[in-house]
Amino acid sequence: MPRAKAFDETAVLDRAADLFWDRGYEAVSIQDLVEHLGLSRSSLYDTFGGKQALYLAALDRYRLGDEATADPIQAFIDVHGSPRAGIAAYFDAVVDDAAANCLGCFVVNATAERAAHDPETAERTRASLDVFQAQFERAIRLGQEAGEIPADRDARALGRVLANTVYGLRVTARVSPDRTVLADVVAQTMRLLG
Amino acid sequence: MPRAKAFDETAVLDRAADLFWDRGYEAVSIQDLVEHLGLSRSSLYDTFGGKQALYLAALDRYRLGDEATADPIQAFIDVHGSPRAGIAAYFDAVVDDAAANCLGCFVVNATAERAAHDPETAERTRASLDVFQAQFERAIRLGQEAGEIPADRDARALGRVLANTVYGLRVTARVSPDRTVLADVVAQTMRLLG
DNA sequence: TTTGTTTTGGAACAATCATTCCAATACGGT
DNA sequence: ACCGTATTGGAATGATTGTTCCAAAACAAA
Repeated sequence: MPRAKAFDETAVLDRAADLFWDRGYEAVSIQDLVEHLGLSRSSLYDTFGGKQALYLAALDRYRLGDEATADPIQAFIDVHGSPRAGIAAYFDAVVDDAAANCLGCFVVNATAERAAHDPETAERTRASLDVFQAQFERAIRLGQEAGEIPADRDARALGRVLANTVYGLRVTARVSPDRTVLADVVAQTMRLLG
Repeated sequence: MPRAKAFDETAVLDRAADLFWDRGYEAVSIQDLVEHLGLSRSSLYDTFGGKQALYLAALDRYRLGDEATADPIQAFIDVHGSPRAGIAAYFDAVVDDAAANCLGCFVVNATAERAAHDPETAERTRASLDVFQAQFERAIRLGQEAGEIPADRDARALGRVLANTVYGLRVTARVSPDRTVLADVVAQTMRLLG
């Protein structure tokens, strides 16, 4: 029987994601990873293959999330018992998060830094953005069915603009984590729901 | 009398901006710069100081623009003779540009990659985003004075949300330069103007 | 304890990094 | 033509890059 691994692979991916999230891809060296991940160079290469593969794995880990709930918007809808209130609460949570730590969003950062030149990153971030927009679209349809959002609105277009707003918030928050600015953006955007 | 420089400093900055814009800061090496800028290592260091200083200078050059018009939104308003139509035309231009070359925006990319860890970059991108938002705000006030936009709307909040939308568009366009997606976002955002 | 497989630490790799330096070159004024 | 200054190309710097490699250590089953 082989010797057991001395580290938790998913925990290492989480710490790698933290590092890449904070500094980006190019600015993180293998040496940085070895020091912050608590495993040796050999183990890193043997387990994950290399820097690029580790980055993609960390990105996937961040994308798919660690909890069972892969749909945070739906989670807020469930809590508040109303699609419209759930969307509003989700936006508030984004503002809170963005104002607290101005790291932005790993996917948004990965898109800005690497999507244009790394097809494998582009493929993943594109998928994430599509899923995100679809989650908003679904929430809006629920709101329309519940009579909280005018039924004649284009649910897909609304989903797109809501997702787009979150991307913008993540960028804005990186330079000015000012709650009033972010709150203004959210308040205006919510007006689109009728 | 000293010998005259054999290159145009602003032209070099433009080419440097192109390179940093396309690949970001870390992914561009001095060797890349020497090859694409057409000047030697010595001249580069003697004229600009170093990589970081050159990056900031290129960022400034991009920020302040080469034309006299530092306010593109105002320029579109002038052309169309209407604030509202000018804003709409500016958004269309952003969509066209984003769909054509998915480079995103240099300032947005710089924000995502470096603002969190380089105060000098953060200072500049923050200033750019503030100016951008103020330009939108001014255009909206003009629209309110012209009776094209309801006067009871919060012009500053509208300016913030419009600027935020553009940042989002720049991110979205990097992974899916799909005109219909971008056009949906713009159409919905324009509804905010009343 | 012995065996077998695997992880592990650390050395070694060539390549590239940003930066410095210097001799040679090229130009403007005389 | 000459000189003085500034630019230029290219070599050299030491540090760091991502990756490979190997002997030694560590664990699970016998």
